[in-house]
Amino acid sequence: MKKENPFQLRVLEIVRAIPRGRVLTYGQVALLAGAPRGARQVGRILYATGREHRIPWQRVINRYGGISTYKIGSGHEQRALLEAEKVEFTKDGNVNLLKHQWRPSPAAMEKLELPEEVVFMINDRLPFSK
DNA sequence: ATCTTGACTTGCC
DNA sequence: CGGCAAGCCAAGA
Repeated sequence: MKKENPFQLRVLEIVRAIPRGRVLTYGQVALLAGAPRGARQVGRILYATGREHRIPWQRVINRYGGISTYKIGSGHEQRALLEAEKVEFTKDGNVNLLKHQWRPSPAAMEKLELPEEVVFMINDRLPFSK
């Protein structure tokens, strides 16, 4: 990516902060980055810059706890990377978000300057499950 | 300037 | 639940 705008940098910063064995959805990353409807942008940003910034791009999945990267050919790699850090998958290939979703600690919130309300939102709204 | 295209999400049947 | 349409919005053409 040629020019990196503030939103992109912010997204990368947040994804980089996701600990091993934890995941976040595209929508949650967008929310934490200050763009409530920016889920698609998050995906696009990771597609464009994820691999070159030493970013744990595998820790970002979709709203259903599923892998969205099969369509671009990185699906199996993503799942393998997650399993290598002990993230469990259900029989139908999904991650239990209640169990594996990252909930930023107070220290992380301060370090990333995350507003309390948005963290409250991702911590409190129960993940969609089918 | 306009149109198309998605690593998405939500809501309505 | 499951499927599908509509919303979303920045990039690329």
